[in-house]
Amino acid sequence: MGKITTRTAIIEAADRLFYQRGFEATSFSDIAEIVKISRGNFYHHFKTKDEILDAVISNRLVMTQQLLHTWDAEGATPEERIRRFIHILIANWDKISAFGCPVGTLNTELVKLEHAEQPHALKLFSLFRSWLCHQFELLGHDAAAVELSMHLLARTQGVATVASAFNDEKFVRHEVQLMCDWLTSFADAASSGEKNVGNH
Amino acid sequence: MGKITTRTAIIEAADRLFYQRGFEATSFSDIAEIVKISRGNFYHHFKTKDEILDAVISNRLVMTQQLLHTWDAEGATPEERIRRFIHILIANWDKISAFGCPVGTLNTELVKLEHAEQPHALKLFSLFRSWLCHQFELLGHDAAAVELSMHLLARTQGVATVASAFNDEKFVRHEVQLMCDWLTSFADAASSGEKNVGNH
DNA sequence: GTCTATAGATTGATAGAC
DNA sequence: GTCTATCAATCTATAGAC
Repeated sequence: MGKITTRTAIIEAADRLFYQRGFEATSFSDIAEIVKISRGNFYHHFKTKDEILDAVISNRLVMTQQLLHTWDAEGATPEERIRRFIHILIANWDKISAFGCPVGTLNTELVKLEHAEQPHALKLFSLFRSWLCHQFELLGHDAAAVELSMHLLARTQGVATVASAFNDEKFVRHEVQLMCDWLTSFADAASSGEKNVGNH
Repeated sequence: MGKITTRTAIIEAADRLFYQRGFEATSFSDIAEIVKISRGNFYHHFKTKDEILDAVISNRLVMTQQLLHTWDAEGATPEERIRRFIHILIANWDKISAFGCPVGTLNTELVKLEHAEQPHALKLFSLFRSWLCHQFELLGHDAAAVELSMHLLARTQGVATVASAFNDEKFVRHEVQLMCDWLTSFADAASSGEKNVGNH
């Protein structure tokens, strides 16, 4: 696991380029230049470009699951864990400002292209959603957990898109604060038995 | 104005395809097929593909301004006008579900490509932001008007991204309801002199 | 103003030597 | 497993006839 082979090197280079330039805008030449192999050598490891995309997504799914496990291990409370999620916007701001959210932008591109791999890429979103959903359930919001996780997913996506377009870090910090405040009012409501499913 | 020339036909076809497939993924052949001209004929009207993009963005800016004027004319109150903005998500759901938000997805793509036209495309966002800002000022929220318009911009962007990825119309309707409720609580607070700049 | 023909580069993909 | 050589298609862009 994690062994450095040509195959994994291709996947990692493709992962980076698909994120930074987009899937369509990335060519075999671009990847070959990074991995230092010839273009012809690709086809020993992958039959088509789509197969590389498939491997990249699968790899991202594994990495994402590892990330979520880390958050599970390090976050003491569900509130703290969700806060961790919200704070990716700040922690990864350098990348997000330049290339947007890796999950959101990939899905958007594949939806537009009606690409067969879009359902696969959607699983990245679903992973976060399921994890968030579980955290909200732990906060005692069983009924609204799905809506709440979708809501938070959308909030973070929107902030990434708008902040990246305007290149506005101050806005990100402000919105992260708003989401954390919202979360706190939420966790408090949970511990006091109050209901707060509506607006935020 | 609005005269049907080859030039305007190219712009309209390019506009549609840049939205539906993305800028990079659209070729001259694709546009030529719609406009029914030869590929060589493009260069009588535009020197480069980037010039077509520039013309498309300029055209979108004009159309957007017209849309905002319509909302100004038809909406009796700032609250009603903002509601109009929020409801594009439902009104244009067919397109948004298939291709995302035309403003957000174009900006995201051009940011990734570090394209020289990105600042031009950003003006589309700025148009909506300025207009929203003005509406919030009319609601008596002078100090927070910029933050509020950016916040609403991000909310709608996030909903478009996530709903398009999941192809979930129900989620859109739910989030539109939440945003409208938030707006109402806002307008009420304004008329009763209360402050509500924080969380939503 | 529109066309055909074509340049020159690049694309994804293949074949076969080593 | 990696290479070179190459294919056919496509790309943006140009030149020049009509």
